[in-house]
Amino acid sequence: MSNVACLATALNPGKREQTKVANRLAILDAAREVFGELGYETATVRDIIRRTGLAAGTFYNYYRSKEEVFAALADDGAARFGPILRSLRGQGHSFEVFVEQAIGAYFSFIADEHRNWVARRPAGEPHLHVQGETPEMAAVFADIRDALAEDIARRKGPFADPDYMAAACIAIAREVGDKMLERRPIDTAGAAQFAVAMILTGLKGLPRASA
Amino acid sequence: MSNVACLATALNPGKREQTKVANRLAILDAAREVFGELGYETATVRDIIRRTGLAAGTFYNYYRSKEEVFAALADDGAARFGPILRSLRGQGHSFEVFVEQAIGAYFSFIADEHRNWVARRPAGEPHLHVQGETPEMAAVFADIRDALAEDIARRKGPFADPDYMAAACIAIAREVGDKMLERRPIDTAGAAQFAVAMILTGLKGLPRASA
Amino acid sequence: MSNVACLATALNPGKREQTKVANRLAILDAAREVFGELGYETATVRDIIRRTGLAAGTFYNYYRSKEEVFAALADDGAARFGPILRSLRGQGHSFEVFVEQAIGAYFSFIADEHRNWVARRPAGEPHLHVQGETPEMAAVFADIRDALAEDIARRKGPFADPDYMAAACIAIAREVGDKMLERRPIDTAGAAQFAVAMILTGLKGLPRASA
Amino acid sequence: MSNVACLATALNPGKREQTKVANRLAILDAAREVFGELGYETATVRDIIRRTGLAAGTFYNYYRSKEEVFAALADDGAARFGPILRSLRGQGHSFEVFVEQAIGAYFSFIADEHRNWVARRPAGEPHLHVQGETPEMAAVFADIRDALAEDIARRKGPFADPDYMAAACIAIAREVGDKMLERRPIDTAGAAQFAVAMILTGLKGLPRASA
DNA sequence: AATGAATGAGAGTTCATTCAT
DNA sequence: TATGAATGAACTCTCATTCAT
Repeated sequence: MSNVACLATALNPGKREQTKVANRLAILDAAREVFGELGYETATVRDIIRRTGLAAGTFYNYYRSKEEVFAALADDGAARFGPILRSLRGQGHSFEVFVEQAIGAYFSFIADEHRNWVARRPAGEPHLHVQGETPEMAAVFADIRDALAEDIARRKGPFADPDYMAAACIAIAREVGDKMLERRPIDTAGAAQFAVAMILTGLKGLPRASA
Repeated sequence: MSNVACLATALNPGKREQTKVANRLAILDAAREVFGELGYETATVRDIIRRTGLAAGTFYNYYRSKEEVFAALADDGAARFGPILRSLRGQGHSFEVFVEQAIGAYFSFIADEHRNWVARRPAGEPHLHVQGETPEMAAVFADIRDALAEDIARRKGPFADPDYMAAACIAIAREVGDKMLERRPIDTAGAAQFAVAMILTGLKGLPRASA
Repeated sequence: MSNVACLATALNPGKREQTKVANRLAILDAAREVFGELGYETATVRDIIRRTGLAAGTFYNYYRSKEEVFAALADDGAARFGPILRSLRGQGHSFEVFVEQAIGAYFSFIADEHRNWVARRPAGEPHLHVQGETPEMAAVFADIRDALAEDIARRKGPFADPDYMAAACIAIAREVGDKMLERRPIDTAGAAQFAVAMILTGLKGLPRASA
Repeated sequence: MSNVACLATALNPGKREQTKVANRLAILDAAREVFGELGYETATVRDIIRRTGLAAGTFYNYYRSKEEVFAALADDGAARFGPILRSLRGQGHSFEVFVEQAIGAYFSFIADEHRNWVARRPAGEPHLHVQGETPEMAAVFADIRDALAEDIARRKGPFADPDYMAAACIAIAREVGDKMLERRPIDTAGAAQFAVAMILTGLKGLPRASA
């Protein structure tokens, strides 16, 4: 903390709480960027700290490791997306409608995330190799995957191996989602339409397990 | 080297050559394991060396970096799989048949790889986090991906966005392939049947671009 | 940091600052010794670290490389000697007087450096091969060299090849300086008298370029 | 040794000795180049071996270390230059004549060395930073230095401190010699004339020790 | 005597994490 | 609670040297 900032803190003692959430947010923001650019494995705690502007030790007052920040980020995504998904699942729609809405919600979420994340970045900084997936996206994706898998397993339809089915559906959702993010403008509706059609028709073509 | 020995060298391998080959293999094997367990990013040259039992410097007599071992492993996969794929593509089959055969070949390859890689491991060692994909598999997968993408782009069918189509197809192949490897016994035929059905029917369900 | 402590920081050094300065000095001292004993090429960063007693990583908190410590040392010498030299040059003296004063200043500087450097060393350590020239001396020497060369080139006297002249003068200064340091007691006045006489008379004996 | 060379050796057994001197020469040549380009400290045994084309182990059949090759090279220079210097010293010339001839011989020797060393290099190879002094030159220089010092000490003239005098003389010889090598064409006569004049007149200007 | 792969010490450097301030 | 320097383990890579062939 510079002496100037230090003096300021001395004068406005009530700001403590603000600083705490501000620091937490700064770390989270920095981590999101770093993970997005470098990928989880390549990213280091130091990278995050550096972008934060905070002292090295401060990081450890909030999170104990890279894993923990990642988890916090993921939780955030899940926290924002969870309710949407839950309301979808509680409506008793047919499988078709559920898939349609879930995919739609997922694509909207990641498009949003992506936009915000890119937009928040100060212009002029190069950031050559944006890898592009934030922990939030990953977490939401995992949610969708679980929901799909569960739904597939639950509906004792005439379908084939539910494990494979879930794997195939989520694979489509993820890959098409990634491709979607690479294009300008980002067309969530088109991508969703594609993915849903491919999933639903694909599933119909599968040999019936019972047959 | 005495002249006698020198002449002999021309005629038979000699112990030097043997250990050279053995070391190269040891490094490659160790690398395959390490990459499979830790993943490319997490793995370090030292991890490979350690598992090898060789001296640190010895590694660098064979490969200059982690990248290079990885490439060697990938090249090996490509070298073994490339001919198969090329012969498939040269036969002028319909898209359906091509997909069927390519997926089949891919699944067989990774099943084989996986079996060998797992089997070669001395029993009793724990190896906590098996990530499971060797560079060979990754390379072969990339081959399949390119072939599929090219084939889709080439056939000016009534299909939708070729980029999305390719992405979806390879996603299915990869994910179902991974799931397949997790099961005992490994059922390549069943997995292939599933993936092919899902891909081909899925594609049929897509909105015609021209319509 | 508490706000009280924070305010305090602004007013007095604090222990942190102290150890920082101490470490910087320790590194610089160790580097000076190592360079003096081993020479720049032979010296390694690790040699410096070892003599310092600090942890390996600590070095890199202060300097990024061997080059950088060397530069810091040289800058220090230049910073201390530069003003002296500049004042000499600004006084419009005759060449003779300039040479006399420059050589005198150079000899005094290196004698001082040498004394301090040797004196600071704990008795009993062997230090087999003392090479003897610190980066400071080298930097100051370079300064003198430039000043001499420039002065010689500027004064369009009847002198011979200015490049050779400058080379010869600095050669004398350096070698006689080195010899001087090897003797006890160190007699800067005598050495300077010798060098100046040799230079000035030697130059007079040169064939006139114009004649 | 390639099998071809190996077979050749098998057929011409008498060539053993030739190979031995050839290898020795190859090592010496390579070392001269490497020392000249990289400098003694920076040069590594590996650098020499690499340029040699020989196997690593072969080097150690001839020399035990970098120091030893260096010494061999220096000995070679001394062996070639020694007789010249000795004949000079045996002729009972005056000090002036001795200096003149010694400097002349030294300059001729290093010019020759330099020429050969540069000329022997295959055109097209870049070799950016030629440092330029071979061990031979260094050794010959040391010879000259010793002769000068001894001569100065022996002639109990009216001269000042013989140690300083020798140091100053050899300093002039070395530096002017180096400068000479940097110019095209290399003018040994001119450089020698300069150095001799500077030395002899410079010495005359020194305060008499006896006075 | 020549070979060249193996060796392992040791160089430079980065990192996660601690802890006195 | 924030700070940021200190720490030392770990990493990549090079080197001189040995020794089985």
